[in-house]
Amino acid sequence: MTENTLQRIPEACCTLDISGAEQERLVTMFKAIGNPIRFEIMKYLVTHPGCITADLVDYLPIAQATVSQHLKVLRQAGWIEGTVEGTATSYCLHEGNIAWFRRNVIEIF
Amino acid sequence: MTENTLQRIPEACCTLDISGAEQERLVTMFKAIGNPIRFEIMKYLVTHPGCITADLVDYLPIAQATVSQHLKVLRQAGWIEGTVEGTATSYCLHEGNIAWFRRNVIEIF
DNA sequence: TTTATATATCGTAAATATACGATAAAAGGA
DNA sequence: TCCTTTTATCGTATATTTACGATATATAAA
Repeated sequence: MTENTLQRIPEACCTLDISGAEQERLVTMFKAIGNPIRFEIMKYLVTHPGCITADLVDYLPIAQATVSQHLKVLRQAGWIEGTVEGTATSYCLHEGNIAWFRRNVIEIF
Repeated sequence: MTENTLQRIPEACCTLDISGAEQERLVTMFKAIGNPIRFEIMKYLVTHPGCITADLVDYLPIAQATVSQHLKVLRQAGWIEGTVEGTATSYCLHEGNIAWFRRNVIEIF
């Protein structure tokens, strides 16, 4: 049997070769960043690493409680890390998880 | 002024250097794929290019109307294309938009 | 100790997403 | 023409998300 006798399935433009817990984790990260406010928070953290919640409250057009809620979603999805410093909480991008995200997205797309 | 006199800002693990309509488009794509059912639809389309809605209805554990709704979200986000063929509609990944997504994600992450 | 500051969480209202059955629409076959 | 098939859309119920003000908590400052 030569190669030509095999059914030709056109190669896809991506593999999406992922499953189980890794797929769940990736979908959770997609969902978390798939919100305009949260994407803006991520952008702000790139240019203002270590900023505190109050900085984001000043920057964003929404209430403090809502900012805190969005930060929680990003934290639980693994995008960011919060460090309590006195009465404030300092936020940074979670480099390890972002690297994991990048590796996986590049691999499956 | 030497380099050492400059304020050292630690380089971020990603740039997220995107804005305006492109940012909106990317966030919409993130949101659409950030759903377990829709991610499964995308995976199915990789291995079953050109399949029809009925195939997905058989494959997924949800009603036909719901599948159709998810397909609409993926279509409107640009992930997939539908082609009417007789009474059926054949679906494929939207290669151009997926390539755009890949380019942008690689660029900003 | 009392007061001020920063933030997370609670309770809740409004908006959006997700699901379903029923039905409309469009094409093919009898 | 009438029936079947396939799919999109409608109407609607339920769940989730997003937003807010109020409040609890924890630390720092007075």
